[in-house]
Amino acid sequence: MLSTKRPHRAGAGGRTAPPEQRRQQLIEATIRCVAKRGLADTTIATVAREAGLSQGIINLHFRSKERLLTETLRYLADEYRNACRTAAAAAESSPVAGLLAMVDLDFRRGICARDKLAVWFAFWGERKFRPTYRRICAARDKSYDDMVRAMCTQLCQQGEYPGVEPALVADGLSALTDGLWLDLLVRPESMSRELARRITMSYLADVFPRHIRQPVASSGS
Amino acid sequence: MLSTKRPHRAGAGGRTAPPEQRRQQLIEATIRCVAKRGLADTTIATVAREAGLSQGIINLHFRSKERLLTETLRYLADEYRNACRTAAAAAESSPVAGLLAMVDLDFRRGICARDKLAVWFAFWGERKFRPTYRRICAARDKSYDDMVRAMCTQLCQQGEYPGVEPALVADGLSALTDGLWLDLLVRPESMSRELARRITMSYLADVFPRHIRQPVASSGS
Amino acid sequence: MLSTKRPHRAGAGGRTAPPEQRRQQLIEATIRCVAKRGLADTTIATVAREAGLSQGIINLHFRSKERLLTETLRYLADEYRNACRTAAAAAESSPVAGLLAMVDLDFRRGICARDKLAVWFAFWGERKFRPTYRRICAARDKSYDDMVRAMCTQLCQQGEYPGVEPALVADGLSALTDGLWLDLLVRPESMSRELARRITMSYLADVFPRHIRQPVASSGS
Amino acid sequence: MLSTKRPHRAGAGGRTAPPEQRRQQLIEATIRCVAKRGLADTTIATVAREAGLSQGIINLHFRSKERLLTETLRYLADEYRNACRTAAAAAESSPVAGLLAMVDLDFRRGICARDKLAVWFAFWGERKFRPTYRRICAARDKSYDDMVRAMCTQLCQQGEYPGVEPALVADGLSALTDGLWLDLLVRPESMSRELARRITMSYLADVFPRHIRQPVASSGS
DNA sequence: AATGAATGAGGGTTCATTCAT
DNA sequence: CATGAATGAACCCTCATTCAT
Repeated sequence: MLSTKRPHRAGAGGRTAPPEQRRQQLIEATIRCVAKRGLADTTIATVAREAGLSQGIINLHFRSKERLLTETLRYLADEYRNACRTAAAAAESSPVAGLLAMVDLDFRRGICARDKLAVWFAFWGERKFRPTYRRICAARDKSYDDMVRAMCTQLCQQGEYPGVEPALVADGLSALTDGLWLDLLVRPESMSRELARRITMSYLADVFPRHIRQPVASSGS
Repeated sequence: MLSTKRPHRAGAGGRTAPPEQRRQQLIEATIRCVAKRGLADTTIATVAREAGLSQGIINLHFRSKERLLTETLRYLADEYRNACRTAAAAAESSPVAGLLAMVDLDFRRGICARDKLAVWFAFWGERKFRPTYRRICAARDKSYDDMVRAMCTQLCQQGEYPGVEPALVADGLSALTDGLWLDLLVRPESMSRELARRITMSYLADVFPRHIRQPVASSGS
Repeated sequence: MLSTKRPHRAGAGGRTAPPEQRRQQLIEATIRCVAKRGLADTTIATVAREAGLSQGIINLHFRSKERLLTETLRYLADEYRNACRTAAAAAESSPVAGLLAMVDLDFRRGICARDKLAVWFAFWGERKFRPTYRRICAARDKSYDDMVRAMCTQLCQQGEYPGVEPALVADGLSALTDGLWLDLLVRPESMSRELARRITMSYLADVFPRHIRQPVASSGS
Repeated sequence: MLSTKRPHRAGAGGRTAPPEQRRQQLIEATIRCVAKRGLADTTIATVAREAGLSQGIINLHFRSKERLLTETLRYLADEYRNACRTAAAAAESSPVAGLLAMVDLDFRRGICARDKLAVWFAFWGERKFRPTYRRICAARDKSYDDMVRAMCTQLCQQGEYPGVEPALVADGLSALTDGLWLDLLVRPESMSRELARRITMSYLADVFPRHIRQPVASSGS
């Protein structure tokens, strides 16, 4: 009709918000929701409630629940890859600095927050069966692998580690990190980010003793 | 719920089998089903079809879908723990033999069959949110941890590895193994049981060089 | 129960009505449905169809079938108790007027409509076994009993009925009414509201001859 | 095969019993079961368990659950009608003796046992909707009505109750009895067989004062 | 005659999706 | 853009019935 349309009231929580902001808000609600109840118990209704919005909002902004989940996964993957890029910058000064930056990144608060880990593993459980998840995860993995492999290769090319196969080390480091993330998620009482970092550094020190020194226990142990 | 339930022509009263055998058959069908389609798409109907039986069979032998899943998880956990026990036997001759047996076990065909890995990770994704899953997984983990920790401690007690903290090594080994299992599941094109074993042995060789020798590449790489 | 639930083409997003109106509509559909087919054959599907709506509507507005039934029973009980209140008003002028008002009420078209009787007895059959039903029915009964007992007591207190025990009369009247309702329901060919009223009045006239006169047959018999 | 068939071991609880005895045993189990859990929660399994026999037994001896229920109802109806016959014998000496015998019967322990009342009302709730139930109940009712009506008619024919319509009294007595049964079932705390009998006798004394005397309170009240 | 494993139709419930407002 | 009532497919579960033993 001809009636004067009300202008959008901007601002969070308002009736109306810029689409991009709403999407972000919903993705964050999804992360909290999955972390709190698991993927199986995450419904459109619980996410909407978590976001303080109405049911219909999700199909409005994402076209389906599936898309919301996909976008959430992609958000985490992008975040991780962006963080990788700063490690890559460190690697330009030296491969060792790059490795240390990677380890730092992997156990930094923002990246391996419990909520995010929960989401990662929720998706990992389904990843084998959903091509879209698989693609996003594979891309993330590749960023990591390429980078770490390059660093290890460079370190080895300096000739001081004749017996070390860079690919093996990279795979090992990757697996170790994944395993430690899992521990952080499911056994928080016996694993901490600090401990995880020490274990990782210890591994690298074993492999590259001439470049990386064994860590010492921060407090007790 | 109240209803007297209309009579209807019912089933043909099928073949009969000992209950215990049926339960086993259904657990195996569940493993195949979860491995094939993921936990989210595993329904009572798909499991029954996989087993070649009717829908009702599951509620007959397990009391609910939830119980079927729980029993399936418990089955895998028990299988693993039983395998651990043979490794424990090996450990009696020497801690090194025990560690080698554990590594062998973890990447043996029967234990880390793709189907079973898929089921493990499907459950791991939910483990945080289901107390029953958590309990079963925790018991399995404890079996592993206790054993590996004991072996590492013994090795270190012989005094040859002054800088090594057994607990750290055990945690690292555990995490590494988990991470490699994950790779075996989600990236089968770049990870094999053989490669996983080499990576693990390489880790142990780094930590306990006086007892364990670096593996050599089986073929190329 | 775990499943992410496959997406599917869903409903046409039907007409909208105020929730309270929908609830009322569904309760009425339930009454018709129970009256038509009995409690045992009343399913969520039949009620929804009777209301001209979809299956899901019931779990949307009531949380379960059980709740729908409970609310339906409560609706009838409330209706009856409200009607009682008008009889109570009549009783203020005189206990006889109150008794007559109660009899009138009990066999008035709106209260003892066949549909409603059918529902009453359907629930009465289950009342012993469902605490919630029991509570609602007991509250309704109490309203009735308290009122009738008070009226009879007042009548007797005037001293003209030395041999009459008010409590006994009240219990008898209550039982008689229940029995007549039952007849109205299951033997409509030989019992009518009119006849039931005459039988009841005849009973009261026997007990309180000085206040209530024997009715005369309206037509033949 | 040719093997010597074991002879039937007779006796209750045995592996084998005369069919008629099994049927009786199952009907009794049904009564207990319905009384304990209501018709809605009475399943073939619960009845069989109550009887201490296996699931299949019911479809073996009755052809369906529906038949079991029908036979149970018929059993109760027959029992009642047989009891009526002894009242009929009493009526031969005098109609008053007959009426007293009927009242006695209706509130005798064996007839209005709580279990049986529960079953009666469970079926009454469904009676409108199941032709078979209706037929059985109607036959039982007719036995009662015919008899009571005849007695009242005879009493009135003696000319001492000019204002009394026998049919009305019979209907009233029938309704009162039904209503008291209902009270006995659902409000056992405030209704007893003794009280019910007094209320009924009081009713008859009001109607036929020249033949039946007002009862006096047995104990208190 | 008796058992109990097996069947499968039907019930209640959940929840992604649609759409009138 | 936003809401939330409405839909209906699919799920888990129950239970009368069948039949091999």
